Amino acid sequence: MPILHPSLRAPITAADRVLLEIQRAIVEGDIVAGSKISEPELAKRFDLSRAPLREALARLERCHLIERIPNAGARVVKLSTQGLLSLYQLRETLEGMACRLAAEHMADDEIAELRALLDQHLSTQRVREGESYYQEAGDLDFHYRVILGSKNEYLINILCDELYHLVRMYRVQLGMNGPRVSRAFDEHKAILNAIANRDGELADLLMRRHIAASRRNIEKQLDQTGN
Amino acid sequence: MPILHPSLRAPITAADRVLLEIQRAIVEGDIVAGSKISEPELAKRFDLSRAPLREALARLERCHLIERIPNAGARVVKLSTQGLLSLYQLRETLEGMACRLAAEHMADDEIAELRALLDQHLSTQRVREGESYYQEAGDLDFHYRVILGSKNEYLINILCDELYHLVRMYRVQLGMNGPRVSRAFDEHKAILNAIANRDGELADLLMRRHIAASRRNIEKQLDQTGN
DNA sequence: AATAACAGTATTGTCGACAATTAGACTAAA
DNA sequence: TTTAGTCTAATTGTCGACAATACTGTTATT
Repeated sequence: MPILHPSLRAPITAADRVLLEIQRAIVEGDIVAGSKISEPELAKRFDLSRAPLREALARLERCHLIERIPNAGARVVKLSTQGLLSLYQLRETLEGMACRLAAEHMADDEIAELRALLDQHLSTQRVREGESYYQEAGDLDFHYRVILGSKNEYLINILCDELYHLVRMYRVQLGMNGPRVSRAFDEHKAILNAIANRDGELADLLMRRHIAASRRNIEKQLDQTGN
Repeated sequence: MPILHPSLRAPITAADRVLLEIQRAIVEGDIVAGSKISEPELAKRFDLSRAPLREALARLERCHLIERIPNAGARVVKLSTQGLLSLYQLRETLEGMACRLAAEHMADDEIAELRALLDQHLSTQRVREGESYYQEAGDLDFHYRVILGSKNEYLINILCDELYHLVRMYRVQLGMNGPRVSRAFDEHKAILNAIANRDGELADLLMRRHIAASRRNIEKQLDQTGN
């Protein structure tokens, strides 16, 4: 049972609903990266007026999925090697920090739950190698809980609300499903142990390495598919 | 002559203008921290309709100056010791990172400009001890340039757009004008030297210390004024 | 007296239309 | 041919009104 962060609350308003739909569409590439966004077109497509749509666009800009220029319109963000590098560079620092804080602030039962989660993933993962979806979800769930464990509201907001979907977009559109799965599990386990031992410094280090490895993995994919 | 970041472009639309006004009002305490925000009232007060006002509110939420609850309304953020701690904790990590990257990526002439800026501040500062405004501005300008020097778009966005005004709000409303001025100058100088020497690790460390000192200074003020 | 249901009021969410601005096509001059 | 300018069309920004939801004070019931 996943923990609920405010950002994942049930969609209340029409703007909430359309936000989720457009978010998914952009992340999955259904709305092509780099393409222009037409407010009238989207309004017709999702059958609502421009008011809630613009509200949704404002939030999409907030999580870096679109870029808006006053009086000119919005474009879906374009994926680039530079952007990927900057994003993962930042993640290394931020999630490392989150890990260190988690080692200091997570309650014992939270750590126990996290361990249970990992075990469950490991067992569920009589790894049909193909099904990268669940691996992806499991990976994100682990990171998610560690971040929440930091208990720093601003840090949580940045990682879970602002950067989360962009990270997913890079992963999905670059076809992240390499053979890094089992190794990632080991790394998660090591990080968990560091947190359980209240060794923030080590947890920080391990998380940085973990993300750096993940970044190199994606970069490799990126090279293969053709720069 | 200050460098222009996208976030500081001239206000084009009515939403931009009212955003700046409300932002200032909140930061300066003109709109009291923790108070409720009434859309009709603000719309009347600034003489525009609710559409651009809501656009402005969306951006205010983005920089953590207000908190919105669906169907219930928005409140100005409440200042708290916990919030201050979380904010400065994050700044330590992020600006440390920015410093390290700046040491790697800043062009030589950018560094020269930064040095000129510091010298100018030092001379302009035949320190009328009272005028904390210019000291404040100078301090922010220095940090600002270092952050831009990191060349990491996401990092820049977070520090300059999302956290900047909240930091100012804490400083202003807690009356930051202590006797830390001259020491801050020395610290800036040391940081600059580390950057000029391309010593990212040292620059990181010094910036972290600098911000930690700044945080302790504010906390002291906070204790005196009454928890 | 305390609590629960209810009505009335005020606020937020959404809509359709209009105004302001920009992008693109076309024309005219160098 | 290129460039500058203009005009048209489309898009974004803004407005006022309506619908849906949440708050408040009252009433009724236990």
